[in-house]
Amino acid sequence: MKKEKEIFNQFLSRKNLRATPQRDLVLDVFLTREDHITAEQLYDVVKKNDPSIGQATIYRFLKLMLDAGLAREVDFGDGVMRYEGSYNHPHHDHLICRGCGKTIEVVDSVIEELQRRVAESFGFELTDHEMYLYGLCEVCRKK
Amino acid sequence: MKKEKEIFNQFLSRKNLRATPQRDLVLDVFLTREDHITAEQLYDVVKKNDPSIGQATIYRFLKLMLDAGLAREVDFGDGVMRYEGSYNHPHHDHLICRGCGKTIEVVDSVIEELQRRVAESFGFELTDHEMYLYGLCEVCRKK
DNA sequence: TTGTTAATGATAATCATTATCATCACATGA
DNA sequence: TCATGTGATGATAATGATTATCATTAACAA
Repeated sequence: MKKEKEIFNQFLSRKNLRATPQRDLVLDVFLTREDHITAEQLYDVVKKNDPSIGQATIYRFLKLMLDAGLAREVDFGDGVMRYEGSYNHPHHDHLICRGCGKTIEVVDSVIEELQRRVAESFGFELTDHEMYLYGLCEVCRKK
Repeated sequence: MKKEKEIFNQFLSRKNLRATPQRDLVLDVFLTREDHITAEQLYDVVKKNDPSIGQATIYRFLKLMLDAGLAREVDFGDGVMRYEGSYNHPHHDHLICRGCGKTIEVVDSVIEELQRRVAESFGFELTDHEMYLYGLCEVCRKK
Protein backbone atom coordinates (compact mmCIF):
# COMPACT_ATOMS: atom_id res chain seq x y z
CA MET A 1 0.00 0.00 0.00
CA LYS A 2 1.16 3.47 -0.80
CA LYS A 3 2.43 5.46 2.11
CA GLU A 4 -0.12 8.18 1.51
CA LYS A 5 -2.99 5.75 1.93
CA GLU A 6 -1.55 4.56 5.18
CA ILE A 7 -1.22 8.12 6.45
CA PHE A 8 -4.70 9.00 5.27
CA ASN A 9 -6.23 6.04 7.06
CA GLN A 10 -4.32 6.83 10.21
CA PHE A 11 -5.60 10.37 9.94
CA LEU A 12 -9.18 9.16 9.59
CA SER A 13 -9.07 6.89 12.60
CA ARG A 14 -7.32 9.51 14.70
CA LYS A 15 -10.16 11.90 13.92
CA ASN A 16 -12.82 9.24 14.40
CA LEU A 17 -13.71 9.45 10.75
CA ARG A 18 -14.52 6.45 8.60
CA ALA A 19 -12.85 4.72 5.73
CA THR A 20 -15.24 4.41 2.82
CA PRO A 21 -14.96 3.00 -0.69
CA GLN A 22 -15.57 6.50 -2.07
CA ARG A 23 -12.64 7.96 -0.18
CA ASP A 24 -10.52 5.05 -1.24
CA LEU A 25 -11.35 5.55 -4.87
CA VAL A 26 -10.89 9.31 -4.86
CA LEU A 27 -7.57 8.96 -3.10
CA ASP A 28 -6.42 6.40 -5.64
CA VAL A 29 -7.28 8.71 -8.48
CA PHE A 30 -5.70 11.69 -6.75
CA LEU A 31 -2.46 9.79 -6.27
CA THR A 32 -2.15 8.94 -9.95
CA ARG A 33 -1.78 12.64 -10.73
CA GLU A 34 1.67 14.09 -10.84
CA ASP A 35 0.79 17.76 -10.90
CA HIS A 36 -2.02 19.87 -9.51
CA ILE A 37 -5.63 19.19 -10.26
CA THR A 38 -8.93 21.01 -9.82
CA ALA A 39 -11.88 19.55 -7.95
CA GLU A 40 -13.76 19.35 -11.22
CA GLN A 41 -10.98 17.51 -13.02
CA LEU A 42 -10.73 15.06 -10.16
CA TYR A 43 -14.49 14.61 -10.20
CA ASP A 44 -14.48 13.88 -13.93
CA VAL A 45 -11.88 11.14 -13.62
CA VAL A 46 -13.47 9.61 -10.54
CA LYS A 47 -16.86 9.49 -12.24
CA LYS A 48 -15.44 7.17 -14.88
CA ASN A 49 -14.80 4.63 -12.16
CA ASP A 50 -17.94 5.30 -10.19
CA PRO A 51 -20.61 7.39 -11.89
CA SER A 52 -22.70 7.46 -8.73
CA ILE A 53 -20.25 9.57 -6.79
CA GLY A 54 -21.28 13.12 -5.93
CA GLN A 55 -19.05 16.11 -6.35
CA ALA A 56 -19.64 17.14 -2.75
CA THR A 57 -17.66 14.05 -1.82
CA ILE A 58 -14.77 15.33 -3.90
CA TYR A 59 -14.75 18.69 -2.19
CA ARG A 60 -15.02 17.05 1.22
CA PHE A 61 -12.18 14.71 0.37
CA LEU A 62 -9.91 17.55 -0.63
CA LYS A 63 -10.56 19.34 2.65
CA LEU A 64 -9.57 16.18 4.48
CA MET A 65 -6.39 15.90 2.46
CA LEU A 66 -5.45 19.44 3.39
CA ASP A 67 -6.21 18.69 7.01
CA ALA A 68 -4.15 15.52 6.90
CA GLY A 69 -1.25 17.46 5.46
CA LEU A 70 -1.30 15.30 2.33
CA ALA A 71 -2.24 18.04 -0.09
CA ARG A 72 -1.67 21.73 -0.72
CA GLU A 73 -3.76 24.36 -2.42
CA VAL A 74 -2.41 26.16 -5.45
CA ASP A 75 -4.11 29.36 -6.51
CA PHE A 76 -3.25 30.67 -9.97
CA GLY A 77 -5.76 33.46 -9.59
CA ASP A 78 -8.17 32.22 -12.24
CA GLY A 79 -10.97 31.55 -9.78
CA VAL A 80 -10.40 27.81 -9.52
CA MET A 81 -8.45 26.20 -6.72
CA ARG A 82 -5.96 23.49 -7.60
CA TYR A 83 -4.62 20.78 -5.35
CA GLU A 84 -1.31 18.99 -5.36
CA GLY A 85 -0.06 16.11 -3.27
CA SER A 86 2.44 17.15 -0.62
CA TYR A 87 3.76 13.79 0.54
CA ASN A 88 7.33 13.34 -0.68
CA HIS A 89 6.81 16.56 -2.57
CA PRO A 90 8.43 19.42 -0.72
CA HIS A 91 7.49 23.07 -0.97
CA HIS A 92 8.06 24.82 -4.26
CA ASP A 93 6.75 27.76 -6.20
CA HIS A 94 5.31 27.97 -9.68
CA LEU A 95 6.38 29.44 -12.97
CA ILE A 96 3.38 29.86 -15.24
CA CYS A 97 3.28 30.68 -18.94
CA ARG A 98 0.82 33.46 -19.75
CA GLY A 99 0.61 32.08 -23.25
CA CYS A 100 -0.15 28.39 -22.94
CA GLY A 101 -0.70 27.93 -19.21
CA LYS A 102 2.15 25.49 -18.82
CA THR A 103 3.46 25.38 -15.27
CA ILE A 104 6.87 24.52 -13.92
CA GLU A 105 7.74 23.91 -10.30
CA VAL A 106 10.63 26.02 -9.12
CA VAL A 107 12.45 26.56 -5.89
CA ASP A 108 15.28 28.90 -5.02
CA SER A 109 16.77 28.63 -1.58
CA VAL A 110 18.27 32.10 -1.74
CA ILE A 111 14.89 33.64 -2.43
CA GLU A 112 13.42 31.64 0.44
CA GLU A 113 16.08 32.92 2.79
CA LEU A 114 15.58 36.49 1.66
CA GLN A 115 11.85 36.20 2.16
CA ARG A 116 12.45 35.20 5.75
CA ARG A 117 14.76 38.13 6.24
CA VAL A 118 12.38 40.62 4.72
CA ALA A 119 9.64 39.39 7.03
CA GLU A 120 11.94 39.56 10.03
CA SER A 121 12.98 43.09 9.22
CA PHE A 122 9.34 44.06 9.80
CA GLY A 123 9.09 42.07 13.02
CA PHE A 124 7.24 39.22 11.36
CA GLU A 125 7.83 35.55 11.82
CA LEU A 126 7.29 34.02 8.39
CA THR A 127 4.94 31.05 8.42
CA ASP A 128 4.49 30.46 4.70
CA HIS A 129 4.39 32.25 1.41
CA GLU A 130 3.01 32.13 -2.09
CA MET A 131 5.05 33.06 -5.11
CA TYR A 132 3.85 32.86 -8.68
CA LEU A 133 6.14 33.85 -11.51
CA TYR A 134 4.30 34.67 -14.73
CA GLY A 135 5.99 34.90 -18.07
CA LEU A 136 6.23 33.58 -21.58
CA CYS A 137 7.78 30.21 -22.28
CA GLU A 138 10.19 29.67 -25.11
CA VAL A 139 7.52 28.32 -27.44
CA CYS A 140 5.00 31.07 -26.81
CA ARG A 141 7.62 33.78 -27.12
CA LYS A 142 8.24 32.83 -30.74
CA LYS A 143 4.66 33.52 -31.74
CA MET B 1 -6.53 68.65 -10.16
CA LYS B 2 -4.84 65.47 -9.13
CA LYS B 3 -2.67 63.90 -11.76
CA GLU B 4 -4.65 60.65 -11.63
CA LYS B 5 -7.84 62.45 -12.60
CA GLU B 6 -6.11 64.04 -15.53
CA ILE B 7 -4.80 60.66 -16.69
CA PHE B 8 -8.16 59.02 -16.19
CA ASN B 9 -9.94 61.64 -18.25
CA GLN B 10 -7.36 61.40 -20.99
CA PHE B 11 -7.86 57.66 -20.94
CA LEU B 12 -11.61 58.06 -21.27
CA SER B 13 -11.45 60.40 -24.24
CA ARG B 14 -8.80 58.31 -25.94
CA LYS B 15 -11.14 55.32 -25.69
CA ASN B 16 -14.19 57.36 -26.70
CA LEU B 17 -15.68 56.84 -23.28
CA ARG B 18 -17.51 59.49 -21.35
CA ALA B 19 -16.79 61.47 -18.24
CA THR B 20 -19.68 61.16 -15.84
CA PRO B 21 -20.38 62.45 -12.35
CA GLN B 22 -20.46 58.86 -11.08
CA ARG B 23 -16.97 58.14 -12.37
CA ASP B 24 -15.78 61.41 -10.96
CA LEU B 25 -17.16 60.61 -7.54
CA VAL B 26 -15.88 57.04 -7.43
CA LEU B 27 -12.45 58.16 -8.53
CA ASP B 28 -12.39 60.83 -5.83
CA VAL B 29 -13.23 58.27 -3.19
CA PHE B 30 -10.75 55.76 -4.56
CA LEU B 31 -7.96 58.34 -4.44
CA THR B 32 -8.54 59.12 -0.77
CA ARG B 33 -7.52 55.56 0.10
CA GLU B 34 -3.92 54.90 0.86
CA ASP B 35 -3.98 51.11 0.78
CA HIS B 36 -5.96 48.48 -1.08
CA ILE B 37 -9.71 48.35 -1.03
CA THR B 38 -12.38 45.89 -2.07
CA ALA B 39 -15.19 46.72 -4.48
CA GLU B 40 -17.64 46.40 -1.62
CA GLN B 41 -15.71 48.75 0.65
CA LEU B 42 -15.46 51.28 -2.14
CA TYR B 43 -19.18 50.92 -2.81
CA ASP B 44 -20.02 51.51 0.84
CA VAL B 45 -18.07 54.75 1.00
CA VAL B 46 -19.34 56.01 -2.32
CA LYS B 47 -22.94 55.34 -1.30
CA LYS B 48 -22.59 57.83 1.54
CA ASN B 49 -22.03 60.54 -1.04
CA ASP B 50 -24.52 59.26 -3.58
CA PRO B 51 -26.92 56.57 -2.38
CA SER B 52 -28.33 56.17 -5.87
CA ILE B 53 -25.15 54.70 -7.27
CA GLY B 54 -25.20 51.04 -8.29
CA GLN B 55 -22.48 48.59 -7.44
CA ALA B 56 -22.16 47.56 -11.08
CA THR B 57 -20.78 51.05 -11.66
CA ILE B 58 -18.12 50.37 -9.04
CA TYR B 59 -17.04 47.15 -10.72
CA ARG B 60 -17.03 48.80 -14.12
CA PHE B 61 -14.99 51.67 -12.76
CA LEU B 62 -12.37 49.33 -11.31
CA LYS B 63 -12.01 47.57 -14.65
CA LEU B 64 -11.40 50.92 -16.29
CA MET B 65 -8.79 51.80 -13.70
CA LEU B 66 -6.94 48.58 -14.42
CA ASP B 67 -7.17 49.29 -18.11
CA ALA B 68 -5.89 52.81 -17.65
CA GLY B 69 -2.97 51.50 -15.65
CA LEU B 70 -4.06 53.48 -12.62
CA ALA B 71 -4.83 50.51 -10.39
CA ARG B 72 -3.60 47.01 -9.65
CA GLU B 73 -5.36 43.94 -8.34
CA VAL B 74 -4.24 42.37 -5.10
CA ASP B 75 -5.38 38.84 -4.32
CA PHE B 76 -4.92 37.67 -0.74
CA GLY B 77 -6.64 34.41 -1.52
CA ASP B 78 -9.71 35.03 0.60
CA GLY B 79 -12.09 35.14 -2.33
CA VAL B 80 -12.28 38.92 -2.57
CA MET B 81 -10.24 40.98 -4.97
CA ARG B 82 -8.61 44.14 -3.68
CA TYR B 83 -7.47 47.16 -5.65
CA GLU B 84 -4.69 49.62 -5.03
CA GLY B 85 -3.73 52.76 -6.86
CA SER B 86 -0.64 52.36 -9.00
CA TYR B 87 0.11 55.97 -9.91
CA ASN B 88 3.24 57.12 -8.09
CA HIS B 89 3.08 53.81 -6.32
CA PRO B 90 5.56 51.38 -7.84
CA HIS B 91 5.41 47.61 -7.73
CA HIS B 92 5.75 45.93 -4.38
CA ASP B 93 4.78 42.73 -2.67
CA HIS B 94 2.80 42.13 0.50
CA LEU B 95 3.56 40.85 3.95
CA ILE B 96 0.35 39.75 5.65
CA CYS B 97 -0.22 38.83 9.28
CA ARG B 98 -2.13 35.57 9.68
CA GLY B 99 -3.26 36.78 13.07
CA CYS B 100 -4.74 40.23 12.56
CA GLY B 101 -4.69 40.64 8.80
CA LYS B 102 -2.42 43.67 8.88
CA THR B 103 -0.54 44.13 5.61
CA ILE B 104 2.78 45.75 4.90
CA GLU B 105 4.14 46.61 1.49
CA VAL B 106 7.58 45.21 0.88
CA VAL B 107 10.03 45.16 -1.97
CA ASP B 108 13.41 43.51 -2.27
CA SER B 109 15.38 44.16 -5.40
CA VAL B 110 17.57 41.09 -4.89
CA ILE B 111 14.52 38.84 -4.81
CA GLU B 112 13.20 40.53 -7.93
CA GLU B 113 16.44 39.91 -9.74
CA LEU B 114 16.54 36.29 -8.64
CA GLN B 115 12.98 35.78 -9.82
CA ARG B 116 13.97 36.97 -13.25
CA ARG B 117 16.93 34.60 -13.25
CA VAL B 118 14.91 31.61 -12.14
CA ALA B 119 12.44 32.26 -14.95
CA GLU B 120 15.23 32.66 -17.47
CA SER B 121 16.84 29.42 -16.40
CA PHE B 122 13.68 27.70 -17.62
CA GLY B 123 13.59 29.65 -20.85
CA PHE B 124 10.89 31.98 -19.62
CA GLU B 125 10.73 35.71 -20.05
CA LEU B 126 9.27 37.02 -16.82
CA THR B 127 6.37 39.40 -17.33
CA ASP B 128 5.14 39.79 -13.78
CA HIS B 129 4.84 38.00 -10.49
CA GLU B 130 2.88 37.73 -7.30
CA MET B 131 4.48 37.20 -3.97
CA TYR B 132 2.65 37.07 -0.67
CA LEU B 133 4.54 36.54 2.54
CA TYR B 134 2.39 35.27 5.40
CA GLY B 135 3.46 35.33 9.00
CA LEU B 136 2.75 36.60 12.45
CA CYS B 137 3.38 40.21 13.36
CA GLU B 138 5.06 41.20 16.58
CA VAL B 139 1.79 41.88 18.36
CA CYS B 140 0.09 38.65 17.32
CA ARG B 141 3.15 36.59 18.17
CA LYS B 142 2.89 37.57 21.83
CA LYS B 143 -0.61 36.15 22.18
C1' DT C 1 -26.91 -7.97 15.08
C1' DT C 2 -27.64 -3.69 16.45
C1' DG C 3 -27.24 1.14 17.60
C1' DT C 4 -24.74 5.22 17.03
C1' DT C 5 -23.17 8.45 14.20
C1' DA C 6 -20.37 9.67 10.27
C1' DA C 7 -20.75 9.66 5.05
C1' DT C 8 -23.05 10.11 0.95
C1' DG C 9 -25.53 12.25 -3.01
C1' DA C 10 -28.81 15.46 -4.48
C1' DT C 11 -29.80 19.84 -4.29
C1' DA C 12 -30.26 24.39 -2.45
C1' DA C 13 -27.64 28.23 -0.85
C1' DT C 14 -23.77 31.45 -0.93
C1' DC C 15 -21.01 35.04 -2.49
C1' DA C 16 -18.23 37.76 -5.52
C1' DT C 17 -18.41 39.09 -9.92
C1' DT C 18 -20.38 39.61 -14.69
C1' DA C 19 -24.06 40.00 -18.13
C1' DT C 20 -28.39 41.86 -19.58
C1' DC C 21 -31.45 45.38 -20.61
C1' DA C 22 -34.44 49.23 -20.40
C1' DT C 23 -33.70 53.88 -19.46
C1' DC C 24 -30.85 57.96 -19.10
C1' DA C 25 -27.69 61.56 -20.46
C1' DC C 26 -23.36 63.10 -22.63
C1' DA C 27 -21.53 65.14 -26.99
C1' DT C 28 -21.78 66.32 -31.59
C1' DG C 29 -23.93 68.23 -35.71
C1' DA C 30 -27.88 70.52 -37.87
C1' DT D 1 -31.51 75.11 -29.27
C1' DC D 2 -32.69 70.63 -30.45
C1' DA D 3 -32.30 66.09 -32.33
C1' DT D 4 -29.68 61.99 -32.42
C1' DG D 5 -26.42 58.34 -31.75
C1' DT D 6 -24.32 55.83 -28.47
C1' DG D 7 -22.03 55.19 -24.16
C1' DA D 8 -23.42 54.97 -19.02
C1' DT D 9 -26.27 53.80 -15.41
C1' DG D 10 -28.87 51.03 -11.99
C1' DA D 11 -31.66 47.13 -11.16
C1' DT D 12 -31.62 42.66 -11.50
C1' DA D 13 -30.72 38.16 -13.33
C1' DA D 14 -27.05 35.00 -14.30
C1' DT D 15 -22.75 32.73 -13.48
C1' DG D 16 -19.57 29.55 -11.48
C1' DA D 17 -16.97 27.65 -7.79
C1' DT D 18 -17.63 26.20 -3.41
C1' DT D 19 -20.31 25.20 0.88
C1' DA D 20 -24.41 23.99 3.58
C1' DT D 21 -28.45 21.23 4.23
C1' DC D 22 -30.87 17.11 4.77
C1' DA D 23 -32.86 12.69 4.22
C1' DT D 24 -30.94 8.34 3.55
C1' DT D 25 -27.24 4.96 3.79
C1' DA D 26 -23.50 2.51 5.73
C1' DA D 27 -19.11 2.11 8.89
C1' DC D 28 -17.83 0.14 12.99
C1' DA D 29 -17.68 -0.77 17.91
C1' DA D 30 -20.05 -3.29 21.40
